[in-house]
Amino acid sequence: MTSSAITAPFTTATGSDVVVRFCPSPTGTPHVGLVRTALFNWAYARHTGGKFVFRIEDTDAERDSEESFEMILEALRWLGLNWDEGVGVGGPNEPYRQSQRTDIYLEIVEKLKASGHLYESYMSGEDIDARNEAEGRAKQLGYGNWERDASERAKYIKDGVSPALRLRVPDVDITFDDLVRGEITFPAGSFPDFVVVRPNGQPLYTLVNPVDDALMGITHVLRGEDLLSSTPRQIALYNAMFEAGITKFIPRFGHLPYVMGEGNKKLSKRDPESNLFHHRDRGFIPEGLLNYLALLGWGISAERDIFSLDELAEHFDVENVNPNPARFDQKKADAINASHIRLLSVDDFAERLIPYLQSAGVLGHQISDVQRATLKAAAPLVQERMVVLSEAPGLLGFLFKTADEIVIEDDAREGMPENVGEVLAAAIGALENVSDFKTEAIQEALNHALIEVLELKPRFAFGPLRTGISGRRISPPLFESMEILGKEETIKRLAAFARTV
RNA sequence: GGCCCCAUCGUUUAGCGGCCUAGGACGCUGCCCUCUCACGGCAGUAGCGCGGGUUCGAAUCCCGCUGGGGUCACCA
Repeated sequence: MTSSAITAPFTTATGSDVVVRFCPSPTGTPHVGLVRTALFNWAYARHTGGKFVFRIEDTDAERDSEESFEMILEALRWLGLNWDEGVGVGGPNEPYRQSQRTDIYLEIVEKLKASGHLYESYMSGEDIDARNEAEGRAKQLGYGNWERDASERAKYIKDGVSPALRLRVPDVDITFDDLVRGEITFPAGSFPDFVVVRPNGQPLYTLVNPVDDALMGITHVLRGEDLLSSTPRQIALYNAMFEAGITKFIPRFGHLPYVMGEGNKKLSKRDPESNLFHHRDRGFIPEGLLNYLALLGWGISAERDIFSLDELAEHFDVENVNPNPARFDQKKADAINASHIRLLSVDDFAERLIPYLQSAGVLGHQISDVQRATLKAAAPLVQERMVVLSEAPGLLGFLFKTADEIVIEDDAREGMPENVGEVLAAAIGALENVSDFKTEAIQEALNHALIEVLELKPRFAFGPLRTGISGRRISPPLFESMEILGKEETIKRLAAFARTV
């Protein structure tokens, strides 16, 4: 029995009855827009006490790749977005990869055929174009639902050609209450009966996505706004499933705004900023990236924008998501990340620097006790100086080198005082007399020798020393750095630098 | 082109009829702090797209316009 209206009810699930899902297609590298969708779904599930399902939509053998699948898993794990049911953790609706669910779809298709919601369609693209032209219909209108009528359909049946399957769409206005945008109505006739199964029997996204959502009991569909216009189609399919006894309700939909790039364009996959791993490589920590991404469309309060994942979960509600598209602003993202870096405990911060120091070759695969001690001593000196962790090798590299490995960078030679040789000699002389080589004593000795005796301005007094021990114009605090290097090494470096000026 | 969505400082966001002389954050500018760079502190800069209504009163509600975006596949 096929009705001519939408009779299926929308879900009224709230609280712990909420079931959301994240269902990416494994194509390419994870995009920040995709991450934000995952984040909001996760946050909504955690906020309501509901369930977060993770499913993979790999029904396009042409474009899907195992490599991309692995990257999505790695991304979610790195970000700490855990799921309750789905790929890797199992659950009552296995399997969670659509490529393994073909039998399930075939069964649903049979039911929908039996209930009269699906019909065979033999018209090819060329047939449709030709018919539109013959009838003077605009080509953009596409399919004209001609084959709903069996006698019409008969005209297009060709020997040896299998039919596609189309959904018979009710000829009524379709209205739903979008969680972020409010009531939206698509007038009857906005779209034609659409194909849900290819002639070769392969079910398409148009079928498989709502079918899985229905079978898995998804109550709230939070997804990108690019899918907004396909929502009435899905509601039509839900209605068919309802009438065929496959499901009990239609989920609620919430369409999340785009993440934009430069200009007025969606952040393109080609844009490096769109690539999650690009940000990780630059030294974003998950806390920072997630916080920033949440800010694209949502805010925790009027006066605050730094918050943790737990706080996000506590306060997040889809209904407060702003419907307008937001531009990805790298500077703001950096600032948020920097704030989170400062929030880390020193030990945690130090640990997180290691991979960046290793990939830059500052540290090897094996880390010695001495290196670990140096890192521990140096971490607090730079924690407030970093925006992204990839700055670590540049900032800390000199602490893990020997005097002869120090390269004096060009810009570090600039701004030296006339008497740089004298300054270095005085500094060396002063340091040699420091018996307890600690920050305070070092500072005292150098202050006396350079500021008081030589009457130098601080920047002329300490600039050369900074360049000498680090080779750079910018470094962690000088005296602390000297303490970490030790007396002998410090003097060796200053002497070596003195020979080059 | 049809249909749909969107519209507050440069960016992001607060605002859900009077609390708005429109708030915060990032950015930018200046100052303070200072051994570099940062952190931090202080101050400043800058916005309701336009036009009609409704109302005693509109950034907030309604309509239109303009502008932007999306979508119209046997991709997802």
